[in-house]
Amino acid sequence: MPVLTSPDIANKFKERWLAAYPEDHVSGSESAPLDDSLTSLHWLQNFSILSADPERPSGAGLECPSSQQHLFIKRLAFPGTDSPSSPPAGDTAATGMPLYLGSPVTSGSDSTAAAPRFPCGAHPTPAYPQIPIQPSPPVEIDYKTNPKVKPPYSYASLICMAMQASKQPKVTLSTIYNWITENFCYYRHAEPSWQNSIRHNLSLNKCFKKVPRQKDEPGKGGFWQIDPQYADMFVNGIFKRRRMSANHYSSGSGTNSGAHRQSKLVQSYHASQNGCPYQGAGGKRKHLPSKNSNSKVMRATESPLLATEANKADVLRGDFDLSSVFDDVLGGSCSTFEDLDINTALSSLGCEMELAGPGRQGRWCGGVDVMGQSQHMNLHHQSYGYMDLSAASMECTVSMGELHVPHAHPQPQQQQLDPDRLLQSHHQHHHHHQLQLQHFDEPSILFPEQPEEAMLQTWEEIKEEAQAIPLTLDQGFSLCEGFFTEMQPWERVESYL
DNA sequence: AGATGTTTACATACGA
DNA sequence: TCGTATGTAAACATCT
Repeated sequence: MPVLTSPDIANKFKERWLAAYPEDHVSGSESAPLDDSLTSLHWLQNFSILSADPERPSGAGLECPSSQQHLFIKRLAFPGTDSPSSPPAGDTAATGMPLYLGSPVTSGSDSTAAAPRFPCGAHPTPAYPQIPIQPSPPVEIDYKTNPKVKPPYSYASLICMAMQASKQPKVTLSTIYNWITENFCYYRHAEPSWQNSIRHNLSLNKCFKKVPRQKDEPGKGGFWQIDPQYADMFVNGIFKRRRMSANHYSSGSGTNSGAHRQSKLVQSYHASQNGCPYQGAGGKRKHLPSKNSNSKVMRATESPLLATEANKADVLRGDFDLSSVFDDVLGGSCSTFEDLDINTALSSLGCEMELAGPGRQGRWCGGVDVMGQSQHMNLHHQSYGYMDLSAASMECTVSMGELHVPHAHPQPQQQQLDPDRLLQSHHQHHHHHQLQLQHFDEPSILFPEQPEEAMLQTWEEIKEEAQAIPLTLDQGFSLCEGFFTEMQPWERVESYL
């Protein structure tokens, strides 16, 4: 269901944009200002932030008979771009994929914040704030059915997705395996070495915590969960890079520098997330295994995405205050883009956000409709998202089809959460670096309403875990690629609209 | 035996 | 150039 599709909103945005940047009016054609490209915001009217529409018909149910619910997993690629990092010609990633003609609006999977929501297939002109033109329609990749394209998600992200999808606070390794193979065709056909990588990631990544199996619990291995201590990896839909010192984030929000910073961060993150360690010039390992060469399949979207993010970063570089543009567009409810982050993340999940009193820890939870059944997920229960919201008397609900932001009292948010450590610990083990991160004083404050017992499962619950209906990948994207990654202001704006 | 979990080593990409 | 993030491979231990 489209959200905020009213032309008035787009027009209002446009007006404010032009008010803030009248040069756009001058530089652009009078007859067609900011149009004929993504400089036009008309496409926003067709944009839906609820791409993970649970009601969406499963039009691509081609495989995975094990799952009644087809999970349409797709990302966008932009064939025809001349990005040096683009997939090589003839790349399987660019074949056999449905083309999305027309609207640059991403659909489906684009609940993921990391997804190339912004169709920046073309290289933008360096001068911001021109918005890159989309030269060719994006190609959506159905990772659920395309066995040749390696999903552009890190193993940590995959693990988190699987954990989230299981709706259980802890999952077994096999559950993770199953979820990945169910939702990513690539891994169904890939060499099993990826499982080794999964295990390696679980062991090495500090944000994953092993929960030993109880004595009376049959089965192999233990359970895994996201360590609540590292639940602060997610804040406002932003996965903050480790390299950014904490004070960079604790500073005020919505500043120009912040926009710039975030664009840089997105560059960095997506570069690492989507970078191709498998193929391409200089991308080959020296000790390539003599195994199936197919195991080195390029991630189809990584190169285009890489260029895309870089483009967006260019667009957003400079003194650029989207907040000023968007201020009041949404009724002044979201004064900062951090607000938008929250709501984007929430809206992409169809979440409700509950805010506690002043200075108290807020929490949010997601209601996800799966197979027509509303499954209310206390995400904080699963340690996936938490936020401190100091705004008093703020009541903000983002629902599937509409945005309610009554009584909003915009205040600078205290970003007490530092999601910077989600994926950072991978090789801490090797290098023994000190984290330059702000920490929670007490992990327990993450879940003040969460008794320790609540984190434990009964055996019955655990048995249900195996039968848990995985969330759609879209929803997984929302959590993992949305919460684990940064969204640029523009992305967030786009998502919001 | 196979699954699970840990650890080490090394590689690439990228940002500072 | 170095540090970081991530991926890959492999050896090894433990458990079922």
